[in-house]
Amino acid sequence: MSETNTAAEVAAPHRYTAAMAADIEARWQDFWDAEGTYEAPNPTGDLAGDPALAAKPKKFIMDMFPYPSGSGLHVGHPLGYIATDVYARHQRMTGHNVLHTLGFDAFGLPAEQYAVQTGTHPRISTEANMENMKAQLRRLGLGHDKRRSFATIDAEYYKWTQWIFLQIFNSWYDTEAVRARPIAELVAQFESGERATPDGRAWAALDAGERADVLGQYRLAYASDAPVNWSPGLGTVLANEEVTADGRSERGNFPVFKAKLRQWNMRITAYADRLLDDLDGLDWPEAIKLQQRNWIGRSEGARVDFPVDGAGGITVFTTRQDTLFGATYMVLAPEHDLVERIIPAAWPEGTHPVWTGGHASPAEAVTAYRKQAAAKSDVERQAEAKDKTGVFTGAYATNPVSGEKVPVFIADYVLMGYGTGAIMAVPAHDSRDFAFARAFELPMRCVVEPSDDRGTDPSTWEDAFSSYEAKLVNSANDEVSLDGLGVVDAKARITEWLREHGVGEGTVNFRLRDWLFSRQRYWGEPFPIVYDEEGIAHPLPESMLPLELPEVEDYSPRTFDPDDADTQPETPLSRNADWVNVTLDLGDGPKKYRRETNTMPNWAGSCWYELRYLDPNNERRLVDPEVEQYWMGPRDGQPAGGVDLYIGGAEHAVLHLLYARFWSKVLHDLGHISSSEPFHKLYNQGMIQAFVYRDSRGIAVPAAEVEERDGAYYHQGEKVSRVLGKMGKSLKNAVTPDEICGEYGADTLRLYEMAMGPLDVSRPWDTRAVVGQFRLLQRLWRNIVDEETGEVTVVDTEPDEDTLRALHKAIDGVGQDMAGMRFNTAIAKVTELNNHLTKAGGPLARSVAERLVLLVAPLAPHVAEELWRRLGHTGSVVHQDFPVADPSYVVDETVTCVVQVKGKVRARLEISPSISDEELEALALADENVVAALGGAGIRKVIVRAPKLVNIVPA
RNA sequence: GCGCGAGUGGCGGAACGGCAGACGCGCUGGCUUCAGGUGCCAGUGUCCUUAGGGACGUGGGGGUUCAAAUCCCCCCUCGCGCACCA
Repeated sequence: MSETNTAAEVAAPHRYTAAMAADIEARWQDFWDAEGTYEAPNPTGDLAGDPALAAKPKKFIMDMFPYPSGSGLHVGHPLGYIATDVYARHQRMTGHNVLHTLGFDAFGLPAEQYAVQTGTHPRISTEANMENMKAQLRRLGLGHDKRRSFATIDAEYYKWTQWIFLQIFNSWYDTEAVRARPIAELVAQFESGERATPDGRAWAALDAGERADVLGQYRLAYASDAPVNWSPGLGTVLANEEVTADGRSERGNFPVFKAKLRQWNMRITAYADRLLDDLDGLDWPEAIKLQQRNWIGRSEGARVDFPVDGAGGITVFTTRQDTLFGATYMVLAPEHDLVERIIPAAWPEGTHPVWTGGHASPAEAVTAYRKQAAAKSDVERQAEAKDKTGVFTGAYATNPVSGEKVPVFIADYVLMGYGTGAIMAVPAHDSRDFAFARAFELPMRCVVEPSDDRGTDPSTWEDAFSSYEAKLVNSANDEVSLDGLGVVDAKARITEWLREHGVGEGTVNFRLRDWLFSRQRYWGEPFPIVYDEEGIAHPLPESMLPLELPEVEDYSPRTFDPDDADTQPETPLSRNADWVNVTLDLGDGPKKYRRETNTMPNWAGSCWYELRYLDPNNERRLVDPEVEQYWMGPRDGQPAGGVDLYIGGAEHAVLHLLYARFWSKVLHDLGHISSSEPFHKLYNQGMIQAFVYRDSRGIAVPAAEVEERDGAYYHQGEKVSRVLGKMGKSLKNAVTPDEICGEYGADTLRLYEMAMGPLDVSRPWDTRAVVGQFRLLQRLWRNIVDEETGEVTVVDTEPDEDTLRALHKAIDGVGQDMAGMRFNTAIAKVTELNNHLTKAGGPLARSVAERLVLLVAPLAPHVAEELWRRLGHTGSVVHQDFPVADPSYVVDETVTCVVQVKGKVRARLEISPSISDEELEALALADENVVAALGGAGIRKVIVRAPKLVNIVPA
């Protein structure tokens, strides 16, 4: 401690100082650990406890668990943890059994990269980082049930991650029952003949490899050779969700290419409808729900078959089947399988020279275009989105409604991964088709009469007309006419016609693709899969779990030139022949197998951790059903069950939150859990921002060394610029919780972070302002403890009326604010009360002091415990009842009524809150200021809102 | 481009359609102290003032209403998300 503080302590030896806060906080943190204060009892099992507590209504309050990074925490990190802690404490004090804990999400790329850089094994560095973070977090006084904490890298934990993988691998989606079922039930259907095999042969006639292939079409976790996102610079494949809009890896910002590689996938698309529909029952921010809806991307439309001579047909997906009569050409994605089969040997007679791209034959043109398209990165594709490119295939298809022959093109504006990879082009009513048609001089036909004044000749238009607010025209054949119908009716009519003629049907298409689930990494969960000598994948039996990650010398990923798309991933585990090649007895005697050497993505561990918090030591099950039912089961208002409150950043909107929902649904379908959603209520906290100061070269300078003079900022005499940015080491503006705890104590830090503003809004950190909350605690302390003697100053008398009203109003407001997570206004109300008590002077009545302490307890638990103890109580304040307001004191005895004349305040009346409208009106009209303001004018109208307001409207 | 969300003192922010600026920082003045970058008290939206008050004021413009920061329309600015998804 500094000399100045020592002096202050001499002046007032029992003042609430940083030193005293440090002492109080350390003592109570030790007390809580020793007493297990925050341990929440389960209804059964090894964590069962106090039956009185377990009988209370439950609350499961969770944070998105942290990734243990090497640079430790800055003050922005614990914002959400403090918020859940305050909320959890308030819930405990209002009669709930609260489950609140925190684990670590510790597999993943950053740890591996850090390990490679420093030459430390990722387990060593990750565990050191976790210890460091735990120490930082412990100082904040977070009320976590430490028995329930774990890290995803613990073998006892990832044993169950692997177990879940096996559950998913060993199940299929029954679209009729609308749920996942064990794969054995599918095999039984094949065996009995209830379900036909793809080629119609009897199940018994298929060999092992064929059976594995068939089942692979159904399994919810399956390996496939589909095109995947390959990032050579990162050395691994990635899920769609991990690739940015401009075609780069979210982590590392490396280019990403499409490559056909055999990889593991999760059939999340089977759950598209349920993932979409069940959002309605969740208490989530609308913005996040919207992001998930967009990501899932459900589109209602139709599948339409366009026959092609000698090659069957092209099936397209469209949402505008009503414009089918306006389809004047078709486009296939360049890599579409059908292309080879439809191209003729030579260009048809009279082919427009623009269509051929100058090539001598369709085959040549297609080959050249494909090559050009494949060489383009997604970035280039984006940039050139407006300039449509493509080439004619030489083939024609037949429009099934008009019988017209339409040319078939390939163009990269049609994506293989969406719909059927083929479109019907309606240039008059789709702006992309319009642009392409313009470039290739293709015909356009108006089939929806524009509702604006552009006329019906598309050749004179500037863009397509795609509005729904219009009627169909030029859309009739011998059997059906859409003319005069609105878009919606036309869709229904033509869909019906297509279905009757067997050339199409109404269908739903999703943007969501299956989840690419394997990574070429060391630092992740190994797959519990082995391959036999024929290459058939076999799941390991549960008895062989966990399949532990082997200790290896070389755990570095194999990376490549980031721009070299012609590379192949290499898994670090594959270098370890001893581990890869094993002899196992999987039930039919010892045989040689080869292990899967990919690892799971780091999302795997966070997909189900909420469940393991419930029953972390269970060796026999993922979670005991009774325990899961108690904490997460469906109940009133929460039809799918789930965690009661989940706080974290909005950046996980479609990654973690979608994956976790998916796993929940699978586990629910298979009967392992009663909840079908993991998180009932989601809340996104804002970011704590910080000012970034840059010198004239644009280099960030240490924010702590910047001085402000006359609104300008200087670093070592040089003027620097200031902008609001993120907080972090690289921007030299990080403030650590340890610094603030050292300067003021954890309670002050907690109060400051909660007082900064609404929890869901981002706002700048201001170290200077922290002192305001320290002063609050100092005054609170001084109102109860004599700074000179250290004696408690409260007296056992009845508080006066005025104080009671201030107290009960605060109790009422603070309680409501806490329940609504409006911690900033809760603190303002506590401050107001405390200021009132300070001004009133004299010793506090004991009943007031005690309730004041209870009000503060969720926010500043250490000082509250200390004062509670000093007030003569023996136990902890944690499980005390939160004060309840007496309604008779919440309403003032007299209130100030505002009297307005024409909306402007002209008088104030002190009146009883129970005054009648008539009485108040008479009083207001008699007021001399009001009479003066009216100036003799008559009265047109009087609005009375007793007891708060009267507004007089003069004639 | 499309879709969300937000603009209130010097700053962070309060405000069921009903007294704009709660609470805090900062600032100003005073007290205490040998002293103080963490004590205490008071003041602090802007402008005018005859010192009673008055006028103006929530990004800009219009509207609804007795009454608008709040509701509606248009515009501006910023932030976020999606982006050739047929």
